[in-house]
Amino acid sequence: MKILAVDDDPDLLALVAFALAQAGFVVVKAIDVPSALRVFAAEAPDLAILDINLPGGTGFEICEAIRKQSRVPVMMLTARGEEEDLVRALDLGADDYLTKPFSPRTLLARVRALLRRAGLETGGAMSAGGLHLDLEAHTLRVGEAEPVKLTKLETRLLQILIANAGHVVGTERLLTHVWGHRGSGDRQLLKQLVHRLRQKVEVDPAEPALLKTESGAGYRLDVKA
Amino acid sequence: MKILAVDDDPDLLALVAFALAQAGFVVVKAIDVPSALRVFAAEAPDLAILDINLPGGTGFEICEAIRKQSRVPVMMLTARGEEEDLVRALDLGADDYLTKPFSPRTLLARVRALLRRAGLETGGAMSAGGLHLDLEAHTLRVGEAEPVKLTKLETRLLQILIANAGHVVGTERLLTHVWGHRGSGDRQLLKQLVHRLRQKVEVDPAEPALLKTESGAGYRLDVKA
DNA sequence: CTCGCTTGTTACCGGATTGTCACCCAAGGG
DNA sequence: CCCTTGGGTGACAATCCGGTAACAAGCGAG
Repeated sequence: MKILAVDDDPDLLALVAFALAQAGFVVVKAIDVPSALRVFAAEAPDLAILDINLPGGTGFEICEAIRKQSRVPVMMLTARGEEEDLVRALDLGADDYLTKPFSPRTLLARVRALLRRAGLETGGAMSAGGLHLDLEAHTLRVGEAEPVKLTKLETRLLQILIANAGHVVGTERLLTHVWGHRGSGDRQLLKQLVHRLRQKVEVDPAEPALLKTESGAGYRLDVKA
Repeated sequence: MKILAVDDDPDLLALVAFALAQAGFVVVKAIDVPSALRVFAAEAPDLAILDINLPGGTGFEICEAIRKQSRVPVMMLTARGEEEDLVRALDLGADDYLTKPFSPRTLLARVRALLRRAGLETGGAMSAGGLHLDLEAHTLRVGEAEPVKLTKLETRLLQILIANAGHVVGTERLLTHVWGHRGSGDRQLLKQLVHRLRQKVEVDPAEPALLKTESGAGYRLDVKA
C-alpha cells in the first residue's frame, strides 16, 4: 500500500513518513505543489496526505488536481483548524481532515479508516516484524525491499508462520494448515516447500535468518523488533 | 437518501434532523440503543449518525451491531473529543467522526463526502488512470481514444478492477463479483472473459499493457497515468 | 423464426507449481 | 565404527494454471 505525504515541514514530514512506514506502508514524499503532482503521477499512490499550507501554493490545488484524474482517498492536514478550510477541503473532494498537532496513532487510525472505506484494505494482509504478507496478491515484502511473488502453498505456509511469529509451529500443524488433512506423514513436502521458500526470501538461504528450523519440533519465524 | 440520526439530546437531534431534511435527505430518528437498532432494521437507512453518549449504552454498540450486518457509512458524534473515542470508533468500523459542537454546514459537508465515498452518489461512471468506464452505457474509453462497447460481464469485471486499480484482485473475488456465487471453481469463465476483454481494449492483446495477469493470484489493472 | 451478439463449454499448448525420489550431511546410540 | 534418524538439496515427473481457439447454447430484436 503506497501513500503520498506532502508537507513543507521536514520534521513533520519525517514523522508522518516514519509512522506510516512502521505500519507497513510504502511512503513517497513531496514538499511542494509541483513535486507532489509529479510524484503522484509517477508513483500512483493509494492515498494522499496533503498539508494545506505549502510554499508557493496550497494543498487544495493538489487535491483538486488529483480529483480530476483519480478517486484515491485524500486526507488534508492543517494547523489552522478553521472551519472554512474543512468545508473547502471536503467540497473539493477530500475524504478526511486532520488538525495539527495530531498523534501518529490518530493518523494511522484515520488512514486505515480511509483505506477501508475506499475498499482498498485487502482484508487479507498480515504483518509481523518487518514482514508484510498480502494474501490476495500472494506477495511478501521484507522490510522496505521489493515485494517477492509467492506461490499458493508458500503463501499458506507464511500465513500460519506469521500468525505465530516468534513461536515454534509443529510439523503436524503446518502440514494440516497448508495441505489440509493428508496422511500428514508427508514431511518431504514440507521440507521442499521450506527449502523453496528460503530460496526466495532469505538473504542467505544456507543460513536462514527468518525461517528457522526447530529440530524435532517444526519451524519458527524469527522476528526482530 | 435515508439517514438514521441517534442522539438522546432532543434539541441537538432536532437540529441535525432539520439540517439534513433541509438538504433533501429523509431522516429517521432514535434516542437510545434499542430503538436505534429497531429503526435501523426497519428502515434500512443509507447512512447512520450516532451519538456516543446514550442513556443505557453507547453509540459504539450500535456501530458494532450495524457493522455486523451492513456496510453503510457510519458517522460518530461525541462531545468529548478524546482521542480514545476516535480510535475506538474507527476501529469498530465507523467511517467518520464529528466533535460537538459542530455547524450544520460541517455536518452536511461530511455527510456528502461519506455518501460520495460509499459510491452511493456515483452517476454510474468511474475512472482510474486514463480509463473511463461508463456503467450505464457499458462503454470504456482508454485515454482519448474512441469509447469501446462492452458486454454486461465485461463491465462488471472492469468495475471491480478499476475500483482496485493498481492492485491485485484475487480470482475468488473476481468470480463472486462478476458471477456472484458459483462453486467458485469456474476459473475457465474468467479466463475467457479476460481474454475477450483484452481483445477489445488492449493495443496488443498478446502483450497486455492494462489487464495484467498475476500468476497464481488473480488479475491487476495497471494504471500508468 | 432467424439473425447476431453474448455467454458457456470443451480441448489443446506451454510454462509454472508441486510431488516424488535419490542422495548428502550431521548427530547420536549401540 | 556402523547404523539410524532428521533435515537439506538437486533433479525430474506429474499436475495445475493461464492463454487461445473453436464451437455450442442462450437470448433479445426484428
